[in-house]
Amino acid sequence: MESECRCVLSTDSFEARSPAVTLTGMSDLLERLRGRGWRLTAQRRVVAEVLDGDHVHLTADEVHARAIERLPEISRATVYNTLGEMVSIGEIIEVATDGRAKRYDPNAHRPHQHLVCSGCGTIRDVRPQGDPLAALPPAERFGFAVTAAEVTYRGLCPDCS
Amino acid sequence: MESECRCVLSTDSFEARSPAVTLTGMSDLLERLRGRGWRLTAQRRVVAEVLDGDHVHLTADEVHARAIERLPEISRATVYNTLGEMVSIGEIIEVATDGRAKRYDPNAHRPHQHLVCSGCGTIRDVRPQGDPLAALPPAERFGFAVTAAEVTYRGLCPDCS
DNA sequence: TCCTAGCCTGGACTTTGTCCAAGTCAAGAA
DNA sequence: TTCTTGACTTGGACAAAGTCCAGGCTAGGA
Ligand SMILES: [Mn+2]
Ligand SMILES: [Mn+2]
Ligand SMILES: [Zn+2]
Ligand SMILES: [Zn+2]
Repeated sequence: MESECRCVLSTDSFEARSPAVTLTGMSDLLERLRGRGWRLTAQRRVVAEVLDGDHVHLTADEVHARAIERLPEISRATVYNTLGEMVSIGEIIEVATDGRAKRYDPNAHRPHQHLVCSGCGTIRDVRPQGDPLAALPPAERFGFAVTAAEVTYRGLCPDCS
Repeated sequence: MESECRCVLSTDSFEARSPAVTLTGMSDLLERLRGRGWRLTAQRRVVAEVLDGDHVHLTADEVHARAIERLPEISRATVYNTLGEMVSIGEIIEVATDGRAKRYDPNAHRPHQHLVCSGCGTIRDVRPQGDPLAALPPAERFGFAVTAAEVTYRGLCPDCS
């Protein structure tokens, strides 16, 4: 269920030497976090790097475990703080597909839903057709001002079938 | 954070008074639990009674608090055990609309989705039109055998607007 | 009525998350 | 470059939600 990120990501090579450099494997999430007035600490950088990618939905403790491999002294509290801040500025989203730990998703800029394997828990980002809100008729809205719909699709992935 | 639901919501004229008997105030959930080979204890009866009704979505601790009013010595462990058993036989369902405690819903026999107030947390049962699964095209299924879709609609209830 | 498998209980324990006082440091100012 | 300072980080205490267990209790059949 877990896949190992083997990117080398040597911070040694002096980051923003020039705008033209654009190093390989540079974190997209980290890029988005620049220029927001954020104090860039080693801890925040590592959390952003660990959480980068597609179909990534890690728990706080998974983020912490991976962060420790790069920065052994990073604390659990800092991971929670950093994730919470990134959520509040809208650069990552929280996903709660089960009753367990919340998961954190760097794919915050393209609205999407989730497809979860009932066997192994793998989560994929999916984009259903149409507006999910349209399926809820006014008579079923109980006077609410409905503004969003979250959909969790469930089934078995190819490996678990 | 929790607010009391003051909506009147007369369920009165809805549910077919058809099958003749329909006893007074007898718990419908409790009725369903009879004849399943269940040992009927005072604790289980109280949990079933507390959890009965429409648009009911209580946490385990809320169930425990209400059960204690009728049976002061009932333990938290028994409430968890009983809820877990009722879930496993399909007489109630678990609902996880936020990252907090799971909620328990006696409306297990009519498939439905949930409409949650972002202000006060009130949860209503709703029935969207059409099959939510139909909105997910094959190209977005990643080879999964998709069997279910859970939808959480969010917005502000009349009281919170 | 008696027996006993299954149920109930209090408390220990785990997981997930929050909060705090004290120490540390990134980044602008000089 | 060095200084300053408010923001960030840390370890640990604490809290909420849920699980597990040994021992006592009891519903319901014999
Ligand atoms: Mn996602
Ligand atoms: Mn419901
Ligand atoms: Zn799977
Ligand atoms: Zn409300």
